[in-house]
Amino acid sequence: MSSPETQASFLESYNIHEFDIPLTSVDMAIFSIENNNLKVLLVKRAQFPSKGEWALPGGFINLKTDQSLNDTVSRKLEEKTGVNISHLEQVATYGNAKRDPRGWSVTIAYMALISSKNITLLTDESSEEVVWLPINEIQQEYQLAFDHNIILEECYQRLRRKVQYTSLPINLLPKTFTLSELQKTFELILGYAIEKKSFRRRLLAADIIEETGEMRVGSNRPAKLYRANDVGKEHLFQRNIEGPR
Amino acid sequence: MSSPETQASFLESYNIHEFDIPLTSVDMAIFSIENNNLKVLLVKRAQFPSKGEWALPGGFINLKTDQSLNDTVSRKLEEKTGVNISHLEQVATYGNAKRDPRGWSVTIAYMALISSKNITLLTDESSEEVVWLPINEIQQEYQLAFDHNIILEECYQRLRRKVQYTSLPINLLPKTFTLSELQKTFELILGYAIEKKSFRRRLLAADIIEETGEMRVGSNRPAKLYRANDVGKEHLFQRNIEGPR
DNA sequence: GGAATAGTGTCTCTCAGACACTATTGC
DNA sequence: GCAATAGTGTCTGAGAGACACTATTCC
Repeated sequence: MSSPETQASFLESYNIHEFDIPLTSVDMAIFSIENNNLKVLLVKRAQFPSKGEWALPGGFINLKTDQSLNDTVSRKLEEKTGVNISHLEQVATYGNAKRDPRGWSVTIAYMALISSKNITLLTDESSEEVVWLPINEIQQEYQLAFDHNIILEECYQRLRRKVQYTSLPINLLPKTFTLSELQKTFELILGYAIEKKSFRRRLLAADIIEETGEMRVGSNRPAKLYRANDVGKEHLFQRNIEGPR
Repeated sequence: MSSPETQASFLESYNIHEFDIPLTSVDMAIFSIENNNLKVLLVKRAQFPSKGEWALPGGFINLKTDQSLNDTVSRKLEEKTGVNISHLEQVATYGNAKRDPRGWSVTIAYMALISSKNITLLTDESSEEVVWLPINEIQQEYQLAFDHNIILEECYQRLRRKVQYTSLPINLLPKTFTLSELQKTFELILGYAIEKKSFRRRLLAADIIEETGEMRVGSNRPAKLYRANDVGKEHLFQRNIEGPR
């Protein structure tokens, strides 16, 4: 390449196709609660590479329509789930020469939480099947495409860790919920029971949820319904939940 | 593209140059302590775009020599500092159509901590000057190239937040250090004084540092020297440092 | 009344903050 | 002795865990 004297002339003579650059994509671990299980959305790949294998949903950036990575992720999320995202968070970026048979590739991994109601699953040309599977089942029995087992694991660990000091699980429930339902959700992710009184004290003292005035009428004593306020969906606590001593 | 029937034939006919893919780079915020200041390494760009502007060090992945993103970062780190990294952590990935005048670009940002001794600064063809500047000065007076002000800010916030519940600042000191020196380092990053007794109680109880047996002989009462043990460089505490009430 | 779930009272324990105190050096 | 820095003793307060208790529903 010559040595241009201004940025304008540099850009004019710049041709991206002269360079070797990696393939770049996004992938997502989308979590939801269903039947007292923490589930993750998987797609069966309809195209090469890894055609026919289960994988995390994701895909390439559309340089023409996407203005930012967030646009790419939102678009993909909408293609698969018909939108209902209450929390979206970038987790990590994976890049190396071997993870994709097409060559050097980079993928930016996101974790999304979606509330357990009103999910419609859609399919498109790149995935012939879309399913929700319990995280434990995937970990134990599924060989996902590319390095998606590793990516999923890291997203799951991030979720578990954040449950200890944030109010993130609120994003897995519908707009209104009871404290018992919320506690169940925390316990499901943490994998152990937490003490009822501590849990309620903590959540109520944080001033992040408020009573709706309504009650959930079930089979026994009715429970107060709450909703999250402005900061409720990602409040940071000063101390971790430690679990049973 | 046709519809190949096997992954092998798919790969054979696959040509990456048929697709529009973003430029992909890595950038680093390298932190160190010097003269009681938290400093960040900046380079003055020797080439277009943004020639002559200050920027975070970084660059493109070399698809031939780098096997992974970590290789890329380590290579860049070595080019600039001659290596001395005690902590390296991926912070976030930024990607959009506008951040680089060459077009859609993605950069993976890392934060590195290097211990305050034995730093040799090197220059290379892509940066004519390399300097350590106090973070506060950069924030207040420097317009960095691209979106590097934002990237640096996010790295700095990540560092500050982690100081509240990890032992990360150990990585900014030489192998051996006194508790007073360690406390100073915590305070420098947090921006406020912490209580001596609490600090020492916390660090000592965590069982992550051990006495070397040596003493630091200064101008007054000599202080015990400590070194970090295996987990010392990134221990997680259950409770945050909260600061003065 | 009994089963089931919601919700409370209250004790203990851990650990951070506060702050006054003692210890060891150089001058 | 004094100044300066290292290091301790000990109180308070916030908030987590434990666990027994009460409250309200359906049957």
